[in-house]
Amino acid sequence: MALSTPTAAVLELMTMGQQSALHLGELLMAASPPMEGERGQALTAEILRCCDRVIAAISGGAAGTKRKATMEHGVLMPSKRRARGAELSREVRSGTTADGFMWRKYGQKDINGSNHPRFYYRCAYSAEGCGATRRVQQSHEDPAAFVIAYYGDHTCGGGAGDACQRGAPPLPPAIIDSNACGMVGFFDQYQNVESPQPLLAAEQSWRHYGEAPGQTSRGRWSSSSSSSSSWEAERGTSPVSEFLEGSLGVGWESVVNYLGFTDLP
DNA sequence: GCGATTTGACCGGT
DNA sequence: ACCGGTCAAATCGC
Repeated sequence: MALSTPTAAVLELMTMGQQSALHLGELLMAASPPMEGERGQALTAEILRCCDRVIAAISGGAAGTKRKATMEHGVLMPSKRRARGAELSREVRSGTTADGFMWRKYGQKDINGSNHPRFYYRCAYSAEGCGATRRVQQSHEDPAAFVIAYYGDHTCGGGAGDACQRGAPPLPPAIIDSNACGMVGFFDQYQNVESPQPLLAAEQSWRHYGEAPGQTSRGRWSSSSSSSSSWEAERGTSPVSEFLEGSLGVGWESVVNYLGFTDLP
């Protein structure tokens, strides 16, 4: 495999990484008991997502947008409204809403047939043109889990690093233990948490979702006891680094340095 | 005062 | 017409 440029090399390796992660996920599902298999799937999803982000950062990859055009200031602009079910780039089931990116909440709705409201976030750097959004909803089966759907890619990185993640390096996957209360051990491993209390940072990041909300008029929920900020960013060591080093022989640092993510720990 | 969040209203796809 | 997604004014917290 002759790769002419570092960019091509990283893209090629990331693509290989995605394929390997998919394969790994299949193997885990086949070889593990159901619960372990689910953890494996979540980990696989996280690896794929990280690979996607690296690829997007390298290729400057704005996701294809197929929003309806509208007039704005006399200029034809694509509609900000997303067609239902369109552009979903990834759906992740996680024990925390924090994923290392910085998001700003812009809406909340209760959804037909669901006991839990759905929250809408866009990248905190949307003003700089980043079109990434996500939709967060508590899992119906397991209220301790969040189903997070990502739309679009983060394009706010520019050349000098991923602005979405400034001060907020990738968070490891939060894996839900199916018996309701939460995190399982290897999450702590990534958090360097030795104490028995689980994942304070993650809990704090959930806080603004509030207590059990009461429904109000048309599609609304009463306000939660929100914290002053919805910036959702936490620190951690991504399993991707282990994946890169273990499976691909590529050091996370080298990828990070190449991409200019100089402020990662 | 400023920036973030909340939430009623609106838009547009199905 | 219904419903999910987004907008934007009001509100809140620092």
